[in-house]
Amino acid sequence: MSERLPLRERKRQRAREQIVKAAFELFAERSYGEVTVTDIAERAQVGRTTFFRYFGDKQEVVFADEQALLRSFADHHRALGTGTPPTLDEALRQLRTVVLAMCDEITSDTDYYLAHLRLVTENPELADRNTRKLAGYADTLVANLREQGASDLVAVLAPQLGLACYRTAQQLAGDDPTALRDAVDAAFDQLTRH
Amino acid sequence: MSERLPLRERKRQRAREQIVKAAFELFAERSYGEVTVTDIAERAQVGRTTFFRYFGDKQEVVFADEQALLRSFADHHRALGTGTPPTLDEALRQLRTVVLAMCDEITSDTDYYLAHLRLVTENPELADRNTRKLAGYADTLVANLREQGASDLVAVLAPQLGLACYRTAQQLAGDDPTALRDAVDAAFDQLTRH
DNA sequence: GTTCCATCTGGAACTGAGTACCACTTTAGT
DNA sequence: ACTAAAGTGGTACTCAGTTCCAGATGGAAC
Repeated sequence: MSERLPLRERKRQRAREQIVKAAFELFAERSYGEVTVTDIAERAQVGRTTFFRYFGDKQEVVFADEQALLRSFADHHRALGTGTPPTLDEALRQLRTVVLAMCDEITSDTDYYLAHLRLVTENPELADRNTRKLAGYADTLVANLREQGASDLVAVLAPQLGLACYRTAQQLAGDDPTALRDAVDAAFDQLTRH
Repeated sequence: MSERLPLRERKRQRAREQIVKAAFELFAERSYGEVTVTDIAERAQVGRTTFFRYFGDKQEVVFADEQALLRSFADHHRALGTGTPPTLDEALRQLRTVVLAMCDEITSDTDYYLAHLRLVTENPELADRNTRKLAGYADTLVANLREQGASDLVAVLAPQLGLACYRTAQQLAGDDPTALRDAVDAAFDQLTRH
């Protein structure tokens, strides 16, 4: 099916993949801060300029694969709407389902998950960026909840609470990907058991 | 009383204040991105090198006055401990008190609050840094709760939930400083009502 | 006041991220 | 095959942030 794409598009995808691959190789060899964009471009056999055409900045390459993932979960969440305006509890039930599915997904490729986690925990700038990504994702959930007719307060609060559970779970699970799912469950349990 | 400090220390404080003052003046005149560190240093009548001695990077100067503030609220929170291990509900009651006090404090200087808010909302990098500051603050609250004997889950979850309420309130209050306090109250209400 | 040390200062030179511009190549459509 | 559009990579630039150093300055001792 990727055969069906126009040549130009295939080339673009290939270049993009090369850059991501080169970047993660280099990040594995030495720390994020010690790898320059020029290094990445050279290994990917691409001009430095081209790197910045594909990724807005050096940090973006670390999150290259996540955009599609996050969008698909926004869709998942939208599909969970019942048509009636959700209360906070209902909204949290929906979010719990979505967050758990997300955990399963991101921990399925353990190597990538760990490499990513290491980068993010060791570099404050990447941690910041990661948080921004999550916040952006939460915003799309806010929009979903508004469409479902939730009150402003519920629509804004629920995703923030879901995020809080997820971040809590991340902190408690540390670098054990198998513990993440249970930790998320525990956090939501604690939260919804009044 | 500042008269009593050694000359060297007074000079340091004065230089610091000059830099912050110069920076905020410039940020008011043109956007954050259009102000260079050299600009700030020149107006503050200080060498560029000196700027970086006082502030780790350009972003730090935006948050110059907040460190002491946040520390004082950590102390406030610590003083609220009852000696018995808190449940989630109790932890949230403590946090609600602290967050409300913080709201009163930061909105008391309306001009500064609005200038700061504008900077943070218009510059993603500053929004990131702001979030990092809040997260660091939350971590000290985690430590407090642990000392009080809270379970790991409660100790980590409660501050995240408090943060979620605060961020929700910020979002709902927009740039109206008088609305912030009530919005925080509403968020905590919604959260703790059964 | 003089001497001496620790600290502070700001200039110069450097690295690396990110941007703007431009000439060159490659793809797509006719 | 021809042309327009899109993609490429090189050069040169600005600015953040670091390192190094020589000179100034405050504090303490005598």
